[in-house]
Amino acid sequence: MLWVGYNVSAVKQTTSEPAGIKEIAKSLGISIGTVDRALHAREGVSPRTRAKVLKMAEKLNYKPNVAARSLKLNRRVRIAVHLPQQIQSFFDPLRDGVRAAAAATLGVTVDLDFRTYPRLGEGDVELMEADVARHFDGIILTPGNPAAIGTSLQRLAEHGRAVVCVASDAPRSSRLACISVDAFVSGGIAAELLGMRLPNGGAVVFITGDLSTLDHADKLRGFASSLATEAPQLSLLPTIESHERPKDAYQATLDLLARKPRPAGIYISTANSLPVLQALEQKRLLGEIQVITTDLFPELIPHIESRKVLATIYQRPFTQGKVAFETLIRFLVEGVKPPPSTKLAPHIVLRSNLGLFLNHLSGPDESVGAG
Amino acid sequence: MLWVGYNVSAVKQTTSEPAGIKEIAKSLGISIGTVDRALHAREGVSPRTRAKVLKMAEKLNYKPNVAARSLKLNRRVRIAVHLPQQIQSFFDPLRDGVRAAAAATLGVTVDLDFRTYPRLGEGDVELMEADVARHFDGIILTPGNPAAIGTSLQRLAEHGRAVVCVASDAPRSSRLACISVDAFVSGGIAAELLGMRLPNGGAVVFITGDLSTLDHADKLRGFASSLATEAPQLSLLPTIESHERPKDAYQATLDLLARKPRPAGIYISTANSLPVLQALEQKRLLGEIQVITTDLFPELIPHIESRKVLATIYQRPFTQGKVAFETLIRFLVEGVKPPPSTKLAPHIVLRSNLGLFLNHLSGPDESVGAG
DNA sequence: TTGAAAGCGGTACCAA
DNA sequence: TTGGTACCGCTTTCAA
Repeated sequence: MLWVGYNVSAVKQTTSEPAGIKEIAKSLGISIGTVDRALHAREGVSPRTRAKVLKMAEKLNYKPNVAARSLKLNRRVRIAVHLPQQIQSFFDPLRDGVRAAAAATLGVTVDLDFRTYPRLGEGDVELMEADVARHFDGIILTPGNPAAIGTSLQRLAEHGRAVVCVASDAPRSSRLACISVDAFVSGGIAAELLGMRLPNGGAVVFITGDLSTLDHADKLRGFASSLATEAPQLSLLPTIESHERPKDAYQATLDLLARKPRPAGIYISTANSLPVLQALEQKRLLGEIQVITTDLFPELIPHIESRKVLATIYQRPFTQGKVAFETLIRFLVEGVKPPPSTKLAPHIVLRSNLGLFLNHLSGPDESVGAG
Repeated sequence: MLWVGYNVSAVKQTTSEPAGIKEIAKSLGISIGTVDRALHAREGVSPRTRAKVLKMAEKLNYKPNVAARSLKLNRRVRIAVHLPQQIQSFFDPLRDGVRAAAAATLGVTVDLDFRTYPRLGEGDVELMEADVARHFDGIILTPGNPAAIGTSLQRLAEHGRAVVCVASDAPRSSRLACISVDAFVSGGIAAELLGMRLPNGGAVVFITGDLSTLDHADKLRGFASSLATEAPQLSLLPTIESHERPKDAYQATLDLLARKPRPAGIYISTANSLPVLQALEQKRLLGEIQVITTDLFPELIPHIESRKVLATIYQRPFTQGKVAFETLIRFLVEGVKPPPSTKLAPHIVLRSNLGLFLNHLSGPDESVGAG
């Protein structure tokens, strides 16, 4: 802390000029070749020399120059991105986030290889198996069914590939890291908002894709848990699984509305909310029943604007893609080990802040994505 | 779009083996120096040669090697960061965001120079004036009083420095960009939440620092505007200005509570919310009256956990710092002109998602900051 | 207007 | 076990 003048202070951030391999060599009176060998624990260096070099590197604040390294090694970092064709409103901006982060990368040539399979849990394993032989250093993917994909992930790891999961996790697999929205919290938010809006009680229902997907199960846990504490006046009806099929979701909703008690609130935990809204509209219950949806896409906008949908929980796909890429590239280039799991905070989109998220739907935009 | 197999598709990002400057030179029988000059439109190349080179570059799919470029240029960017000592709960994480983004920067050596002055509008101009002579390429700062700081900004611009405003704007100044939370929307969110919680109507009050600060005025506009449309059952009492003085805020709240009608809801639009909460507590009205606060700091946590505070509108200082840095470095290194104003979406912090934001208070954490 | 060549900071190979 | 050096692709200076 360096004080300048009377009440004006300054803090200098940089510890010191980051040194290079050359400075280390000179200050020890040895050659840069030896320094290189010592730093990388290659064979042919005496332990004493190695120790000296490491200490000096520390002292001089040595920082390898990634540009020089990747130039010499002519290293192009190849990153594969395996994502489903389906749910474009979510995965397209996620891809944009990856692209944007890659474009902002200096000093390393990045090759992105986007690969697509039909839908979560359908074709993903096949694609991975087919691609094990391809040349890439790391991969970003969304595991559909963790159980089914586990062996493939294992194989990738054995082949030395760094795996970053995005949007959903494959726990206890050999993945390097996972970037996702906190699903438990997402469910909790939905419950809290419904509780706020339904002070006089009633029944609520949880509609999801498939409870075998970790993300969906976590949302249910968060929803139920938060209902119990934040909104004890609300009771939870049996969960509906649509298996991400619009027709199933539509029919299941009609069935639901025919039964008693009719729910006072609905939380749809996947992007597959339109069929549910259609069923509600058909039964003239849209606006009557409080609805919380997930994610944001053009068809949802008028429903939020007209207050037929109370809120949507936005999972920030662009940011997820961006962070996933940044995490992976840092590991590949600098060897920085990321935290095993990075949980983003979902955005609660209401009518009043809806506008902030709309420009994002058409193209990549840092303003919402990064924040 | 290249289709592989039956229902497994692939998109390859790279078209073919990208050529370098050397290949272009050889295939045209000229020197690499000329090729470089042509590609970058530098002076001293005949238009004919330039055209030839550009065509060949296109044909051979020329892609510059970013590693070689950044190695040769060995860029060193100096960035000054001028922020107040005050309101540490906000500006410390903002600094952390800048640091984190700088640490993640590849291929460029970044020198950060953190400079501190006592408080917004007090010592900021002096510090800038004192630092005009220092050597730096760009600066990140929070303009306190835009009017007072205008001339200094002008001078900085004339000296060729890129200025990025963060947290608050200095409109019509020569700043390059501004990163801030959308204040109008923040106010709108507060109104919408209060409307959700107070369906039976009542009066609400807006407590702020100083309406001459653009940010505060915008929040009021957003609050009033959203009340009218989202919560017409609520009426708006006269605004209270605390001028960021805790004692004033405390006394003004006591006065408010003594008057009729007593407000059913309060929105505090600055971080200076504790005195208000204390006054409420003293009058045994905490929990009775719905309160929305701004920002997040340790003392606020128990109030949210105990539901005495309905929600807080978190302005994401870490992310603001991160985005400000990313914006500035992109401009300095790649010459990319940013949008003049980037509005981040504030986070709505409720009881159910509070936990996600807490780790952030102690130290830098990408998980919330980047998302 | 153009060519030739020196280096940026590492890595890797060959000689000592 | 070490030192010396060529080279990765590009930018830039100096000479032609």
